[in-house]
Amino acid sequence: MMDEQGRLLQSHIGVGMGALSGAVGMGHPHMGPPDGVDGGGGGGGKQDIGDILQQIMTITDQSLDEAQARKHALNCHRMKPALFSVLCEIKEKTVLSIRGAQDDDPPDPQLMRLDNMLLAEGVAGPEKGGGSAAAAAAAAVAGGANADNSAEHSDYRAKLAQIRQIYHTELEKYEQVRMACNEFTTHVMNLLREQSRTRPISPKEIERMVGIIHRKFSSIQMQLKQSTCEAVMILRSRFLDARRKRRNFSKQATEILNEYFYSHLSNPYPSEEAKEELAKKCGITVSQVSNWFGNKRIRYKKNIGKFQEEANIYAARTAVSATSSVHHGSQANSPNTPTSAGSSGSFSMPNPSDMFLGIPGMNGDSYSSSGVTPNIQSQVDSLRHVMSQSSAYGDGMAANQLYSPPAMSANGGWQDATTPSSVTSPTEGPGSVHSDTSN
DNA sequence: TGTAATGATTTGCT
DNA sequence: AGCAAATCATTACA
Repeated sequence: MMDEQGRLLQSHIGVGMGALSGAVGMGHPHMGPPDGVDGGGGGGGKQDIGDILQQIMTITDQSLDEAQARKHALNCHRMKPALFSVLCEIKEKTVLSIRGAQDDDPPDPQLMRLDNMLLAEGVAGPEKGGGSAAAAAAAAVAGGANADNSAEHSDYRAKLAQIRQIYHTELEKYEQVRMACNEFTTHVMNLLREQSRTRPISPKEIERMVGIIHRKFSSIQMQLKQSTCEAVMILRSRFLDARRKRRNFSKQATEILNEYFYSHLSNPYPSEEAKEELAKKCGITVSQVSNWFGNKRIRYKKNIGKFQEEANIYAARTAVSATSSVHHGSQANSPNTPTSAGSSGSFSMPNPSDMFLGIPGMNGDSYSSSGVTPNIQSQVDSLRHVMSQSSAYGDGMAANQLYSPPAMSANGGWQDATTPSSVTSPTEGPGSVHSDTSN
């Protein structure tokens, strides 16, 4: 160990002394290369260096006064500059190499990412341009939604501006900190230069130290940018989360959707075209239509009893429109087949006893087996048909009591979805095809 | 103000 | 990809 250090030292002495020989005055500028190191004394130089090293090594064992005196003596030693250079080199090659790897990260990709994001979000960069970019992003996100999102836009913009302002004030503060940082760096540099007179501190090391200080300070900037980015992300997620800006559909839109649902109760799965048609009519998106049907199906199935009244209303409505336009009906408002299409389906239910809530005398337990469903269905259909006929002139309440939900299979889903016509109701007349195209 | 209704999202399945 | 089911978050209403 010591031996190795010694060899290293020896090998560097030549370089150092060669480089500094002129300054030290121990050699001539034109002096011959390595062998001139030893000067006239030959082995005397080595002895000299050995003495110096010995003094350095033992300096910590001495008292403070002694050490001060020794330090002064060493400082004035004619070999000092050369030795200083060598020690610096050794330090470079040992200490610095250990942590040299972490030093080279000049562009800092993370900081660049943050900068890019802040620029894209309109927090950093030009005052108004950024805002428009953010607004454009917001508009793109809002999609084809209603015009009333302008209020939310301004809300978003206001909050973004708030973040922007905070960011800029913080950035200003950071600038002040950076000034202080420069001042501090100057102090450190001066101090190190001062110390370099007695310690092996090379300019390179000073430079490195300055770099460390700057990195420490720029980490503050990084934190500022990071927290700003987080704030923007939170704002965005709040703004983008549709659940937070949910608006109930218009009454008309709900009616259109309900009409379709109850007139296709046997198979309430609108095709892509039907969804588009419904979306256009309701002024909502196709996915909103899908959502609506998904919610409706699951909620209807969960609690059919609750939806009976609604089902009756819409079933009656479609029946009325059907009779008024197609049927010869003697009474224009006769709810002739209130659930023509709806009851014809094979809508399955988890609890069969709920199926016949509106049918007096029907006991769900008797029909709980899925195997008899078609049979039940025809019974229900005929029953419903007869009863609806008999109550054709009654009020809405009568219709409510008579409504019969479609049958559901034991597995809890709409069965036979692809062939709704296979389970035809006695008065399928207007049917699903009609509703599909007319509405 | 509590609760039901409702639109949207997430998760898991096929 | 489309759906069912569970869940979330907001709105409407008594």
